[in-house]
Amino acid sequence: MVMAPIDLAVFHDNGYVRKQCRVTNLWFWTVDSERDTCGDTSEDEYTFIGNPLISGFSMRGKELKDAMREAFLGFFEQREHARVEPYPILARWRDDIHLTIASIADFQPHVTSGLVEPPANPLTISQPCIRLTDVDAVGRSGRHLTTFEMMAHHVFNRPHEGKMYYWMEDCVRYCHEMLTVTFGIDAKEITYVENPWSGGGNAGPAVEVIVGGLELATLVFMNLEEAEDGDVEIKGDRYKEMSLQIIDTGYGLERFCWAAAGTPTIYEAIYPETVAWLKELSRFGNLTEQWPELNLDKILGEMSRLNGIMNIEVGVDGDELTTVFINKLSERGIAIDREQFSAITDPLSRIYAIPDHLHALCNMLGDGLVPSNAKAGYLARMLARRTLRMRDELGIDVSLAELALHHIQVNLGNKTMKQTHDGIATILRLEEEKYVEMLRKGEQVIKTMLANVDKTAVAIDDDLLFSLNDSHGIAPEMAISLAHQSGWTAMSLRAGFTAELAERHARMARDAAKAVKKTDLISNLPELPPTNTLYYDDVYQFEFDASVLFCTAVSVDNLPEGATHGVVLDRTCFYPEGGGQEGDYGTLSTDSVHCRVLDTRKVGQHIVHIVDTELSNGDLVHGSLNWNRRKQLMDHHTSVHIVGGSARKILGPHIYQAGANKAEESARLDITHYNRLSRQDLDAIEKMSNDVIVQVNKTEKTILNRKDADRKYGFDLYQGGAPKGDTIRVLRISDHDIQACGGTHHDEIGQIGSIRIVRSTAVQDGVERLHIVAGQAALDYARDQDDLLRETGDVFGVNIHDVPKTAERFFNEWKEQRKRIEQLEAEIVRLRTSGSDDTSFAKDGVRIVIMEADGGLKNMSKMLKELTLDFDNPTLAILGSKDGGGKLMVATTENTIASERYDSVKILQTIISHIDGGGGGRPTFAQGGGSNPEGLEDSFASARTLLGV
RNA sequence: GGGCGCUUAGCUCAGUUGGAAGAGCGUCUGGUUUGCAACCAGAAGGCCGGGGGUUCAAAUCCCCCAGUGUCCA
Repeated sequence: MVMAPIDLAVFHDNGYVRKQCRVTNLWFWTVDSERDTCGDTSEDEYTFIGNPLISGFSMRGKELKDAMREAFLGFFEQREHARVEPYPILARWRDDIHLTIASIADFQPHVTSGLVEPPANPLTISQPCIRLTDVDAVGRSGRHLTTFEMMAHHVFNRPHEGKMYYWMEDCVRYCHEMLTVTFGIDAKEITYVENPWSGGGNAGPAVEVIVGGLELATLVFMNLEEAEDGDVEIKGDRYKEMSLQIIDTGYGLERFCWAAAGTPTIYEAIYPETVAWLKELSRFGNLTEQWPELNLDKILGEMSRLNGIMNIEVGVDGDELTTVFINKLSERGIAIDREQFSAITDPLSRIYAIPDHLHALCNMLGDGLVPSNAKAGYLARMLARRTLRMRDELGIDVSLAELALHHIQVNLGNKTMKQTHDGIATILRLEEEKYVEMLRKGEQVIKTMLANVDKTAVAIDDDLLFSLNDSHGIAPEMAISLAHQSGWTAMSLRAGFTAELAERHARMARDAAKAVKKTDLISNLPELPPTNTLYYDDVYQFEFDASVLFCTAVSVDNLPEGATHGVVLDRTCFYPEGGGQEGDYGTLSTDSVHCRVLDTRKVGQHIVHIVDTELSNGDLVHGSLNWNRRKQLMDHHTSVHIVGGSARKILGPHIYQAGANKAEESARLDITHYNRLSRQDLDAIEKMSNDVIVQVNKTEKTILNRKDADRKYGFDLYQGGAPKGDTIRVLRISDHDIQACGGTHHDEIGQIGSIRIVRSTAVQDGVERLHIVAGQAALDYARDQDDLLRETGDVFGVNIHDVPKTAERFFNEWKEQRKRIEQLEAEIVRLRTSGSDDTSFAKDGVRIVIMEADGGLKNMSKMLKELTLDFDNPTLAILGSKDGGGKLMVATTENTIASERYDSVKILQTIISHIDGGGGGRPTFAQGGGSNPEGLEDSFASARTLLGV
């Protein structure tokens, strides 16, 4: 079956009729009986450019956004929707996306699945979002943004439980009332297009709200979920009705602002100050002075209207688009050539894109993100580098930090951010330094790559361009421009190359997607009640009795040595590996069987003890924990929380846990930070952590409903990753650190004893790994260090305090002596080759030296230098050594009668057979080795015969 | 998480098919010069990131490790 028509009373009441679009074939509702297109097609121009459709909003920029947002939220508040504060732009509560891409993302996956109650119902929100998929179109299309606010009203209905708030009818009614009454939009300008929506495993009917040729909102009625046996088919996938019925709306705040402002592009409506400033800085106004015949205002106005019908999306061929654009302009009586067109649109698109990128960047950094070369941090770096590149292309001499601070002042003035403005500036200064360094290196790489390429070459090899982009961060256009600077002035970029590069990346991503599928530890687990977890009731309990519910042989990878079976009990105090804390070890015993627990892991709601002996269902077992290990793991886990809190207090609000591991010997904590940590930093963190141990007596452990946890503590709770259930365990160490954590922790912090931060390493750019030891492990670590130092002192025969000094002295002496030995060896060579004895012959003006030497090829080549580098004494030298199977070297003095007369390689190959070897080299210098050192004399003899001496 | 690159003198970097470790800047010495990011001559300065392997021979080829960069998810 296909989706039923959306036939609502609200349409009929307002005089709407249902028609089919002759361009897109989609069904739509309109009050205009003449209309035969749905409004969002390649034939519907924007009608609001210079002619605002929304009245009463004469302001621009931030003020306009604030007023528009307030009007929207106020409208729904008056209609029983609770206003919900926006969520962070970094989707820390999710492990599938880095950034908040839609208002509904706030409530995925657990509210939309029905597991967790929404914060309010129905609710209204204006959620800042970032989407980077269209980043290339930003600035060029007049409407694309990487960052925007999605205004929404959401409803989570549970019809089977009698909780039905409202559905399509009321939803559309609210929408229509708001558009026509609150915003005063003429109903003739509004069309409602039926276009089913699907994504992320869900689907449902949906209505696109088109106003003046621009899609202002989408109303999605999510009531289907993907199912093999579903009876609804959408875009090839089968769906069935779900128990939750969700209204997911999205109203583009910035688009409302644009429709109210009627400016040529959306950027002028929301970022007027920055656009004006950048135009001034880049002297955009002077641009067209060279073409006085062009009426810039007229052209830009006409282009804006055209933008509405131009398919400016990522991946569309730019050259082709330009051609279409120029033709359309010409149809409208505007004559402009290709050169003029790009001279205007290229800088303009950058001026438009920069404030958008700055907005996204400031929001990301403001939320505590640290730029990096991987993961979410890379997204910030990419935006920073795009901004810097566009700034450079515009010839603007203002630092990124200054641009950002200006942007914050104008557009984000009263926004509360986690990160300080100083912090943002510091991070961006570092980013700009790295960008400059990348460019400098890139220039070097290009010079080296093109060293053998003629200066008149017109193109760079595709392979080189790919490599420059992928390995060195130099985009193709930048590579060309750098090549120009370095003297290859004729270079240009082949048309379509950028598209090919993108296609190549897409292909690589597809290949990578066919990736690994993890095999479950146990796949045949029957229906069993969840394991009762004793370790939360009393973390110090280490003995318990339980009965075996299930036992099966296990044979996956990464099992501990000797593991044979997995055992599920009805209850246990064994903690399963999770949250970075390793699983517990210990024993399970019956009267007859005693088996070792080699590891503990979690499978769904069940805790699996990995053991070395089979147990039977129904066996009563006595479990006993390896308490020393558990105590050490707890020391480490609680310490990681303490250290994380210290790092945040000392280094700044951007410190976020990027990963952690707590083993028996040591623990690791990965934190986000924009710089390498010094030993002073580590010492300060270590000291504060130990102070906390002394000052804080008890930890506080609470179990909260997810909804309450979010509200009480915010999303910094989820440092350890996105939790899965609806209840959250919160570990609070005074006000030092508060986190959701399922691990086992001390009740009394003093149990830890002491914490040492051993060192820090870089996991990736922007992430530092702290290596931590605590409790007994800290003592063991100290003792190991002492031992190392003592052993080293014993080797030198000095007191340990003198070890560094002594080691330095020995190292220096070793270098000096090595130097001295080389000098002496050279001296020996000089002495041996200066006299005339039975090794040296003169033949027709050439000195011939045939001599046995010591050492290997390295040493012999030094002797050869002494022998053959004097042009006044043309020499043929043949050296041999019994070292390592026998070596032979032959050389002549270059550019003399010696080199003319004798070919070193031929001589070598003639005589080397006596030592059973081979070799080669150049005519003036040949070397080789063999496996029969005793044949060396025969080699020399054959050389003498060959040369006649 | 995946792909690709880099690591050579104090610094910035070359080093071609495996065959005698280089340049520029800086340092030092001498000369020249009344001052300069000046000029001339000379010198010192290298476990070619670490460890294994292939080879007569490895900075160079292969594997592992460490550090570092970059693109993509």
